[in-house]
Amino acid sequence: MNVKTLCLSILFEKEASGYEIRQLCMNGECAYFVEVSFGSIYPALAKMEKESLLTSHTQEQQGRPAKKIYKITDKGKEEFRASLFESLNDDVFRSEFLLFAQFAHLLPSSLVKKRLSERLEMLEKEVFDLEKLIKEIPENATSNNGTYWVINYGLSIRRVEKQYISTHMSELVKMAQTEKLNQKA
Amino acid sequence: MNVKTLCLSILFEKEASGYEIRQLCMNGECAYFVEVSFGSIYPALAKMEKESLLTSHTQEQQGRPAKKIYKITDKGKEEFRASLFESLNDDVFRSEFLLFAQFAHLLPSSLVKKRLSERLEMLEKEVFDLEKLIKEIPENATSNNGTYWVINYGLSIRRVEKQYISTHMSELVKMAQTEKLNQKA
DNA sequence: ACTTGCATGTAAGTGGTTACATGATTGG
DNA sequence: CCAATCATGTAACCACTTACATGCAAGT
Repeated sequence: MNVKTLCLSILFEKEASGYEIRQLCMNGECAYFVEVSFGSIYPALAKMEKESLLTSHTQEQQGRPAKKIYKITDKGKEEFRASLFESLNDDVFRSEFLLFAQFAHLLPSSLVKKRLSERLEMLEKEVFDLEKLIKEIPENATSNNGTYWVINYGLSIRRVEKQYISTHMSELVKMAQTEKLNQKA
Repeated sequence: MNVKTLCLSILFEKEASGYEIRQLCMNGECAYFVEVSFGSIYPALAKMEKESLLTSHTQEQQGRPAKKIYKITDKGKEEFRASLFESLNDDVFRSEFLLFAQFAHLLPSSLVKKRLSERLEMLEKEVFDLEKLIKEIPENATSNNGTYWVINYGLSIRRVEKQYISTHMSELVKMAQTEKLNQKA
C-alpha cells in the first residue's frame, strides 16, 4: 500500500489538505495505521492532480496559512475502485517491542518493567481513542459501515494485546536480569 | 527495525546462512514477521562481517550449492544487546486487507466473500504453524523463554483476527454490491 | 524568548525491493 | 521439459524519510 492509494482512500470519503491527510494517518482514523511524512504526501498529491485524479482549491484562513484542499475526481474514484480488485499484498507487521521482549533475559528487569508499562499505557490510549472514534461516527455522515468494521477489527487486536501484556508481563520481568537491590540499610 | 538488527537477533540464537535467515523471517519463527529479500540480507551480512560483528565459514554440501554459515562474535553480541537499550520505534502495521474491507460497499459481494475466506484460511494456517512451533520449542535448546512469550503474543493476535472474521464476515458481505443472480433457470 | 501548531513544498539521503546472473538437483 | 528449491551475490531502481526553507500565531 503506497502513499498514493492511501491518499485516494482518504479523499474518497472527504476533501482534505495534505496536512489533514497526515493527521488522519497518525490518529487511528484508519485502523491500518500508517505513518506517512509530508515529504511523501505533498509530491504524491501534486502528481495526482497533474494526472487529474484530484482537483484542488486554496482556502484562505484568518491568522493561519492558507490550505490547499484536494478533492477526488470521478477518474480518481474509478482508479481507486479498480485498485481494490487487484490481488492483495500481505500485511506488514513489524514490532521492535517484540524484538525487545524476546531478549528480555539480556536486560535489566527495571528496563523490561518500564517498557512493558509504557506499552500497556500506549495500548490503553489507543483503545480509548478508537472507542471514542466509534461513538463519533454516527454523527459523521461521510463514513461508511466498512469504516466501522475496520475500526472494530483494529480494536479487537489492541484489546488482546492489552490483555496479553496485563496477564503475562510478570513472566517477562522474571526472565530479566535481577539487579542488586539498593534498599535502605 | 532494519535488516542488520534482524540478522543479529537471529544469529544471536543460532548460526545460519543468509538463505536460512530469510526462511526464518518468512515463517513465523519471529512473531514480528518481516519479509526481507535476499538483496538486503546478503549485503548486510557481508558488511557486518567486515565490521567483525560476524564470522563465516563455507560448508560444502552433496548435490547442493555450498552454504556460507555466519556466526555472531562477542562484539556482535554486545552491539546487539546495546541496541536493545535504545528507545523503541513504533510498531508498523499496514494492511491492504483492511483497506479492501473498508471499501467493501464498492465491490461485488462475490469478491468480498472470496477475500474474506482467503484471509480466514491464511490465519488458520498461521495459527496452526505457530502452535506447531511452540510444541517444538522444548526440544530446541537454542531458544529462550522470551521466544515463547513473543510467539504467544503473535498467536493471541492471530486468534482474535480469526475470530473477528468468522463472526463478522457476513456483515461485510451484506455491505457489498449484490450481483445479478445467475442461477439455473 | 521559546516552543508548538498550522501549512506547503523541495532536495538529499537511505533502506529497501526487483531483476539479473549463475548453476546444480529434484519432482511433477 | 519445466518449475521449484537450494544457494549466493550485484546493479538498477524506487518509495519513502529526514532535513531544509519559510513564516505567522498562540501558548508557556
